[in-house]
Amino acid sequence: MHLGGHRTDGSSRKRFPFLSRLLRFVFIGKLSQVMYIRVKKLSTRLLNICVASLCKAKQLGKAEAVIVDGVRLGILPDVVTYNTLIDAYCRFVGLDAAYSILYRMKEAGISPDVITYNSLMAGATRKRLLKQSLDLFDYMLREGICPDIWSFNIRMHCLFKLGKPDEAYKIFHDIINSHLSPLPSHPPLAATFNIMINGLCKNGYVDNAFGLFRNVCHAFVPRLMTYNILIDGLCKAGRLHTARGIIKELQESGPEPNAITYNIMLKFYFRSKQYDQGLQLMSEIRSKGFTFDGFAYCTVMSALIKTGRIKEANACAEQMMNNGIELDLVSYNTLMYLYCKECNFGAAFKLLDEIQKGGLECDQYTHTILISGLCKAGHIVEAQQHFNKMNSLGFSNLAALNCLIDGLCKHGRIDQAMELFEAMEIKDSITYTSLVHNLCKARRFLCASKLMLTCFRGGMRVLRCTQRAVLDGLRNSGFRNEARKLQSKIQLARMLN
DNA sequence: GTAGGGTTAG
Repeated sequence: MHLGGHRTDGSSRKRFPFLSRLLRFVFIGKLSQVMYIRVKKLSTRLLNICVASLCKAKQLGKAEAVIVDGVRLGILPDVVTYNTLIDAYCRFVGLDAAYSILYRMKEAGISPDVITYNSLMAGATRKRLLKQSLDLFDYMLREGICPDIWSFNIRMHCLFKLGKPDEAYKIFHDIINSHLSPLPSHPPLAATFNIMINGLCKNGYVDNAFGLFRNVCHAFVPRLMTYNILIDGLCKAGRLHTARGIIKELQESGPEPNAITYNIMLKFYFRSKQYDQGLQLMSEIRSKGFTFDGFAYCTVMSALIKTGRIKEANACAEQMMNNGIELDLVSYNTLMYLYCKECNFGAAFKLLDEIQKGGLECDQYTHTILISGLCKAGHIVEAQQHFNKMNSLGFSNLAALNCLIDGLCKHGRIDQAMELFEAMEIKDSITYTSLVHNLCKARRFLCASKLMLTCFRGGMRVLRCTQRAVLDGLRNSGFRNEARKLQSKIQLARMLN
């Protein structure tokens, strides 16, 4: 049974006899033939279905052309037409483009509604323009438009992304309390729970997320998305055992998994070093008729690279490219990672050009992966050169600096690394761990000890094995007293942290 | 309109 909402399949086809023919032409891209069957016959409703299908296929230019033709034939777009277009521009182009549609919409005398603003807020949240998203909410209120449950859902999501779980929780509380019968099986309310569970996971409250999942389970059968969110959250928090349990529950009595579930599960297997199960799942996915998408290829490739299975990773990369997967920046960055790991810097630098030729802009990941690769291979000068280039492009990145620090240390330039360290404004526990460890290797234990204490004072930690390296080093090289002092300071820092 | 992929220390 289907109550409310709209669908573009059979039910519409019965009401509009030539719709299926129309849509077929739209989908195969023969727009001239669409024109041929006379758009004149279209009502605004049909125009909207047409615009929606083109938008879904990312054919925004064609969607606009259809609207223009519609106007010429006397079919005027309405608020739904513009909302569809605004949503698509938010997804595939950018927020500024969406705002220009909003402007044209107002010029055409059509007032935006709550759905218009929800699309803009969701678009801003997706593109991490979080303040803008919150401002849009306030602006909507000032315009006298009443927010609906989706507006609150999006606001919650935005607050979680901003790292404000307390404020997000307040909204969640309000939404739940505003419903007389808080059964989360109602679609937008199910989304509220999903956003809450996801937000809790992403903000480090996996236990609370798990608790909420268990508590609301009795009120509704968890949908696939809920499972996906929770499994992913548990995996990322290192709670592999609990994740395993949920996967089992899903396999035994849950909904049929989709490509996203499989990708999360693949990541789970590779993360928990169950490579054989991972590879087995890969063939299972294929046998079920799923084809690998860019997400799956990147997950598998990076797992293979990390575990040193370069040959298999290469085969995977080739398959991805042969299968016509449209490469986005993440795929390119994964390829960059592969070329760097196999020390094929010719291909790596060539890839930089390719990315730009493909109309994409390298980001901080691209540059950092290259710098890391150059450092590990001992090409410190080239790494520094690329670091300077990256800086001049406006990417300042702690991860890249950490790579340089480590690279300098490992290739006998520990004093240069210390100089760089002194000049750094921001340092994290990786910076300290790397330096302290390398100082130990160079048997400069007193210096390492001093640095480690600075790290503790800054509220950061270094790995246990690094702590032990410093303590053992001090003891074994005759600094027993210093070792004792350091030990008590470490204990104090542990208590304070 | 809410879920999945890419970088750094050991």
